Amino acid sequence: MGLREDKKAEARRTISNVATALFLKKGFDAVSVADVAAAAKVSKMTVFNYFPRKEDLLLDRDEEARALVRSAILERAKGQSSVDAFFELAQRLVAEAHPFAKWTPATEHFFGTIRQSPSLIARGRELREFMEAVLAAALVEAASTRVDDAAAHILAVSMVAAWRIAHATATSAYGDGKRGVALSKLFLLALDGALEPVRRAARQTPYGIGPTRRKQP
Amino acid sequence: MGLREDKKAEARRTISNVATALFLKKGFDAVSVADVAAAAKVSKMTVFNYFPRKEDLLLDRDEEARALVRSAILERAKGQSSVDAFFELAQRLVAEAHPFAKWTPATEHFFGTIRQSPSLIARGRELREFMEAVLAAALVEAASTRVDDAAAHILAVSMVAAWRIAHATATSAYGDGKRGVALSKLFLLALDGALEPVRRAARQTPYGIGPTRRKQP
DNA sequence: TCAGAACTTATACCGAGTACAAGTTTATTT
DNA sequence: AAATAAACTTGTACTCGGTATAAGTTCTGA
Repeated sequence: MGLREDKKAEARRTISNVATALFLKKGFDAVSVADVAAAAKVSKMTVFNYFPRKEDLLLDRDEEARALVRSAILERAKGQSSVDAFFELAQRLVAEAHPFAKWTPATEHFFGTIRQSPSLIARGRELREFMEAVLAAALVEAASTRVDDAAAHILAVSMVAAWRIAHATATSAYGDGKRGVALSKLFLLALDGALEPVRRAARQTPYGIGPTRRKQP
Repeated sequence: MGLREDKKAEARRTISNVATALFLKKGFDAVSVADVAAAAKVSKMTVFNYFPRKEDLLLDRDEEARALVRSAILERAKGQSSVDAFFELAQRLVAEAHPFAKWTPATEHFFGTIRQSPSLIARGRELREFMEAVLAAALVEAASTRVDDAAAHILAVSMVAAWRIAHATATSAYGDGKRGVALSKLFLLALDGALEPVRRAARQTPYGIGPTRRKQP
């Protein structure tokens, strides 16, 4: 790694940080890319050079999300169903207090900022679709027997939807004042419930392996 | 209906027609709203007055799609499961050669135009999400017993995904030269297959009623 | 016929994103 | 170390979607 790559990495980081701070303070749509560029002491074109779309300045952890899901499916224990592996990932993220499964003023403000902006919501939809594709591919890849892409896709879509529902449930409870462990428990409970039809759907497919006994959250 | 409303209706129609023709001829992104306005002999602002977003000029049948799905679920025969009602709708649209379930040069060109444009694709995602919400609401509404919004949402998402997969399958086969009845059959077969896990998921919920024997396509 | 509502229009503007050419910095070669 | 090439940044100017505003124009209803 030469000097050039060092500088690039740092430039990228500071642009992202400056942008995030601005967005969280003033709202995504109230801050222009020119504002970000000025605050980062860089030209507007440089911003677009690092982040092709404005939305990428805020939503920069999507790769991580896909990687987590992908490896959860691919590296699950033998005999464990894909749905259970998915649920186990949720348990792990909760245990680690990972921002993807955590409810604090900071995360709330972050997701709240997203919900305020139509373009961020649109980008969220796009990333969700991407996630579904990655998950479906992982399901197929993890299944030794070669089959039924359609079923894999249906399962992927369902699991992602289940996560979303559970996350929304917890977020809403947070809004009602619920805090701490109660929230995590609620999230996992909601996820477990939302995954129940998915478990049924997975039966008789190569993705729901063995006894799909659900774990207690 | 006075003269004013007549004129409005006509203006709307001609703008839509002119726009659609232009988009199909030159591609969505190669035609600006100003172009459309000029071709329709109307000011740019008037175009936006009738169609808040440029994408609405082309995708103007989404309400119809939601209405079809909604009434298919709500007005299904007693004892029929929601999934079967959904499938029956597909059969009906195929039988009627409805553009939503039809493969001809015209429809291919239409969907092809959409696939070429990122903004139309994005709008498509948005409409899909809207459809999922309407379908989920219909499922809940049609179920006499009051329960589990999460399951309804999972089912809705799955059904929409199944349709999408089946439609893509048929579209791809069309690209490979397959035509006519063979295509319709393939579509229904693919849909039936993709709905199989959904049927399993629907069991034990209020949405999969009675013996969910699947119909032969 | 006339007053007010409804609709259209021109103009001016904003912000995201692109094209292009020129400048600046780092890497590579001799 | 000097010279050349490659990579990155920048300013400028532009396109396009979309909004604001205020001034016109057309229909409606008394």
